[in-house]
Amino acid sequence: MHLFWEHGYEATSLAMLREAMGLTPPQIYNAFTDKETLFRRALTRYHETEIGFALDALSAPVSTREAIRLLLLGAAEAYSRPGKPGGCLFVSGALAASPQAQAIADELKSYRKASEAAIAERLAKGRAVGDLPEGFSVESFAKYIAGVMNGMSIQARDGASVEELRIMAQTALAALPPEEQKRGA
Amino acid sequence: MHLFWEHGYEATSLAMLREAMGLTPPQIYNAFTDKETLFRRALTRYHETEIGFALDALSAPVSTREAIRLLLLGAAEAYSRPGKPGGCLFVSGALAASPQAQAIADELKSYRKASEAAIAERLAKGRAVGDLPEGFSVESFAKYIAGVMNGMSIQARDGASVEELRIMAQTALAALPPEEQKRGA
DNA sequence: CAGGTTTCGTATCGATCACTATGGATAATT
DNA sequence: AATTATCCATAGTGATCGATACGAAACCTG
Repeated sequence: MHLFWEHGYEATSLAMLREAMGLTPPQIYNAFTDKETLFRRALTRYHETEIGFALDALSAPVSTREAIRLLLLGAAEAYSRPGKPGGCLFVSGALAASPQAQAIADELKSYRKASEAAIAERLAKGRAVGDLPEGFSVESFAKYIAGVMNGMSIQARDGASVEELRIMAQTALAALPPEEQKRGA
Repeated sequence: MHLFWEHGYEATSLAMLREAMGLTPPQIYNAFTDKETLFRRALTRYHETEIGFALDALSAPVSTREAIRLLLLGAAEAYSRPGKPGGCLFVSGALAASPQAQAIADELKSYRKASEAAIAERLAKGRAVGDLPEGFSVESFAKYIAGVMNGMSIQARDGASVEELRIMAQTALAALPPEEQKRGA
């Protein structure tokens, strides 16, 4: 997973994987069928072990603004963990790919789209309970937040520290409309 | 340039380049020495022909806020030009790379760092003339703006339209502190 | 302890990578 | 017009890619 995270799908050779896992080629193929399946397993593992912060933030019983804040700060931390490759595997894994690896690139794109959709869902919920103003576009803002997270991923890859990413998250948060008073309260 | 832009440095094979340029391998090597040099030429050409908007925006005789607005809107347009690959070559070219191509990845990283530095320079100029409040951190905000542009590049690659990117740009701009009255005026 | 089976690592597969040597066609010179 | 020189595409170089055939070693059974 770390190799794919660091070098991307195509640039990670079986020789590197073999050495890292201490397995012989037949053992790898016996366990994972082929390189593509192994990568998908790595994606699943990454999803389960590295980015729980996202689901946590979006499902936390807090205001919409606070949920987005938790999401961005969680990303700042997750994208700059010591001993781990910088950024997000879903971004670094195959942003550009050869025609042969188009399926992999599309899969990663669908992960990113799913993240954006999850953000949009949380924003829609927020608008439903009056956390957000009337004219607020859920889709547009979700695209902004998802885009900022993608940008943080690249900044992390370029060496940004967790503090720098947190500041970027806080800055991005300033674009959110101010918390509204609930009319009923 | 388009091939590198679309598929990245390593995933673009000489066979693809040969077909696209209508040249034989020796002609390519006679003209460009090797693949790495050809890629660097493509980077230079990209810089000259595709992202003039950035220098234009940062050197325009307008307020700092307006300059950043022009920068982000220019990116929205440049990252989604019809008939061109989505996003920015400096991001897509080699976000992740094999150990052999580390030099290329580093070169692209330095391009991104240079962009961020250019933004920081413009912000510093803005603060010097009183466009920005006292406590404003030039470096942090430059990292935010550069990060947002990188994020726009990925959103563009994921199929975002120019309108969607413009909205993202406008949203990002809301994080900028409001234009200050010049004390002397 | 012998025989049969299964497991597993080495050595290699064909394909493709970036890259180049060489033979043939063309052009220039005597 | 004959000969030499120059160019240039084809064909192939070693290396590495993902993936596997095969022989040796180990193990369980009788």
